[in-house]
Amino acid sequence: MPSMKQTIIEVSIDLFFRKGYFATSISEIARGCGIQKASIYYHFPGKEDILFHIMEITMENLTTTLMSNLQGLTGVEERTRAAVRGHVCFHLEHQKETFIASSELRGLTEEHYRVIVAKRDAYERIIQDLILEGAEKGIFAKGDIKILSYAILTLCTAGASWFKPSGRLSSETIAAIYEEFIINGLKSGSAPGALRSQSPAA
Amino acid sequence: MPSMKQTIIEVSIDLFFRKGYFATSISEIARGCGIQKASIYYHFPGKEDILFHIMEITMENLTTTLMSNLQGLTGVEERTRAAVRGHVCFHLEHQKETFIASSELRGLTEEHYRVIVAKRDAYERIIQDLILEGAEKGIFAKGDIKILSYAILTLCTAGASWFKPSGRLSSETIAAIYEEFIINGLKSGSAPGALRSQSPAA
DNA sequence: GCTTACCTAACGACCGGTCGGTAATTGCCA
DNA sequence: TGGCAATTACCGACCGGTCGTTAGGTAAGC
Repeated sequence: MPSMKQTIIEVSIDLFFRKGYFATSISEIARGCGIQKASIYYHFPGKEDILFHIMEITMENLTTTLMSNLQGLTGVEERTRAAVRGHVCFHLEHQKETFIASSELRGLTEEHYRVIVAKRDAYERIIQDLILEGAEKGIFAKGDIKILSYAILTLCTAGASWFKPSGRLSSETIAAIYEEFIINGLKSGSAPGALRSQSPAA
Repeated sequence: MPSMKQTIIEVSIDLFFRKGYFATSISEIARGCGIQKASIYYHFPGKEDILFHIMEITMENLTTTLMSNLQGLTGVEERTRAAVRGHVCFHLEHQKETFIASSELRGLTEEHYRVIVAKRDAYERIIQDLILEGAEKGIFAKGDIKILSYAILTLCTAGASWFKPSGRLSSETIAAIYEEFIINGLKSGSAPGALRSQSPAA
């Protein structure tokens, strides 16, 4: 029932996640699919296209999910909480793909790289706008938006590198912990160093 | 004046950081050093030993730095702040090495992998103990120590993947932002989901 | 008979690593 | 102080193997 093309993608996701893109060979992917490596080239033009395809659909799913999570919500805090929770959940539930998407950018050609980075930037901007809006409305403490948004995004993303689906905590539980941690960090005077004078911080 | 062995290490750090371990060839390293690739094998038994050496000295430097940052400090919050600040600064100031150390573990042999992971775990335990102590003494809100410590560590570590030394913010400034963000996140009731009942968090 | 989905076989390029050799420096002994 | 072996730090050439990719063929199904 699952097409061979889909099988190749799934096997590739598993191998890229476990061994890394460069350390995975076409032969291995083919072996995992139960076909010869030449047959891979019937479904994909080349190895890099498999990687690109995985990253592209992952980024699209991620953005779509965020959009639908925010739909209908109005309050800034409410929206930020939903964004964080959804972000964490997506990364934990699509652990392998998101890990690949964030760690194998160097495997892409220049053109493909630009496509993926553009999608990533568009996604990040949504989060940054939320933080900015919250800061302007006085709900969050004013801080360095770029730094804080990077912090939040990488924080959530990093979960994908240690999360074990079979572990003691569900992705929802972890998402709730992160949500609280991040909202608290945002609310209470987050960045004195960025606001005060040039006085040395250390 | 700099020995060829040291040059090999520095060139390797730069290449591993920019291209990744598997995507970097011995020939490239040699070219960067201005010697033939056979000469690399006079200084190192093999490619993987270069990677291991980089990781080992990096982890040792990291732990030593943390120890000396904590020396003389007594209060839990004071110690945690120093740990976070030092952690961030080290990762930003040794951006390339720490990025390699955290992203190229798959390039190691099993024995070498165990050595590095043991060093990493020992380091993480110091941070975890600080959070635990703070939670027990009521300075930090009680939460899931493992999750929170992972969050803090990966948060700081991730800085190494986007930090630009030539950027608008110094590593000390960023460290101060992170310090405040993390301490605030830790202080105010960090993890309701982990403490309440089994009720679904989402 | 054309398309789909695979196969076997082979390609050149490059990989990490080894070989024997060599010029320059050093240590040691008379 | 002179002579010389040993060591250091490199080189060019080459190894077997694997890489991603391609060419050409084939059996099944619409």
